[in-house]
Amino acid sequence: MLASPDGRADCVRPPRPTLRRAQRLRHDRQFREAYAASAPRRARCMVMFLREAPDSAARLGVVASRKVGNAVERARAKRRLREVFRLNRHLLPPGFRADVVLVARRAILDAPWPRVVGDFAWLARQLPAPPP
RNA sequence: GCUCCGGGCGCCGGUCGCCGGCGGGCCGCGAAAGCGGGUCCGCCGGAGGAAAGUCCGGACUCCGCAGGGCAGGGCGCCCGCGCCGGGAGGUGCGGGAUUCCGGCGGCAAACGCCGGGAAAGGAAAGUGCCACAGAAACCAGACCGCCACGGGGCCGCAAGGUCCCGCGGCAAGGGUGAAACGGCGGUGCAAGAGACCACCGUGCGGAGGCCGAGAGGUUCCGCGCAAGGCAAACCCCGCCCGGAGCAAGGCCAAAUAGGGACCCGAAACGGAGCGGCCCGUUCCGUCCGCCGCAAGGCGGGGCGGGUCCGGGUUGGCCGCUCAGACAAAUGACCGGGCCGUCCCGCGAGGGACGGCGACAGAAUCCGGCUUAUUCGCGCGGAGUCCCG
RNA sequence: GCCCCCAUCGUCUAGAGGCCCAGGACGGCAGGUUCUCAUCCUGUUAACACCGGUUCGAAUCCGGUUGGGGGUG
Repeated sequence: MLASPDGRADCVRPPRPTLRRAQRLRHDRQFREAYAASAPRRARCMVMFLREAPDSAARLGVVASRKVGNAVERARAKRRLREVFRLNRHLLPPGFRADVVLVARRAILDAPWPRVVGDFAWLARQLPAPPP
């Protein structure tokens, strides 16, 4: 496919890296199911939990407890987790359907951005491919 | 110039992404009207002075609302203006009154001037506390001390001096203390004392005098010098306040329940009004007495105290906002501008790095208080140093 | 979010305006007892979260910070 005459790049890009409300986990019950259903997968900046259920759709939930910092720092941690998931969702195994919960750790506040992306990629590589 | 304090102002444009609203296209559901936090496009809006702490107050909502009282909480000088509020009231600023502290003048008290502070009604309504020290700590009191008288010893020819004891007078001086019963000077006296006098201080009463808008100030007269402090001790006086809180609360759907057991006590062992508590009282039922053939009426009583167990509590919408979420929205990059540091250059200037800064993110809303904190510019005030 | 509560040696606590440079228990350290250890005895180590105010005097009363804890759909 050729690029459009006006040169706009989004015409050739596959699905745009958006992350709207419907693509996120929003209920306390969903988070509790994720904690109960999977072992934590730890990286330096974050901890990952998975939730496989009939309604799973590779959605994201983010968590930052009070141990991370004050309200400004918690908001920043959750913002970075959402951003790393939004821009790097293609690193997940193809056909991946489970919902993902990312828990922030305090190190995410001072880590350089490439380090956060590296953590997420490292976690994504260890995920098993979904059964066919 | 430096430091501190209090107000004020502060980046621009673009790309991608996020939240909300409005409009439109496609898609889904529906017979349709229409609905949709499905998706795409356009336009508009999108954190603070503290959004914080939750220390006060209000709006709003539900519970409650014959009446009275108790308990509990808040506030406490005056005037003007501003803000919040229906009001009561709260609060900021300015001015003033009172009082306290510091400095200067003054021998000192008082007083005057300058500066700063006050959670600022009442300590002659009552209760309580005031350790240690000190004789005595709140209405009395006498350790050292001062003085008179009586007796005795010693010295002396004597006048008298001195020491001890006794009985009295006094509270000036010493000493203690955070605080000791008006200050200072004089008269007076055996010694002393507001005992008396002058000047002052202070309290009460009066003239309800004079000045002031008022708090209050001030003059004169009379009486007085007791009546120390603590009310951020109980308390008294005056004014105000019912309780809980948007997770309030309302609607829809789903689920569960339509509660139970024991003890004391009793003529009777019911239910509701009723809020933290009490008095009192109302209605229905019940018990007792009287009237009545009866229906019913009148009067009265009582409905008390304590211990324990069980069931349900998950979603959506509204409340909700010109920010308006409900696992909670502001970031990344590019260009320009500004600031700081460094490097190159004689210079105009050029380049590199860092930053646009701190504290920190709305969660029902509004006002006040408190706390955290700053790169630059500008305003006002205070302090300090240098030069002229 | 809203509404409450608490803070004393390393730990658990006493204290209610002066008797408290804060007492007790467990612990730590030193010494004694014992052949050694334990027990026991003696001594010692150590605290009022912080900043102001009221008061002659504050762990205590009153404000304000800080740090913990709880309730509530």
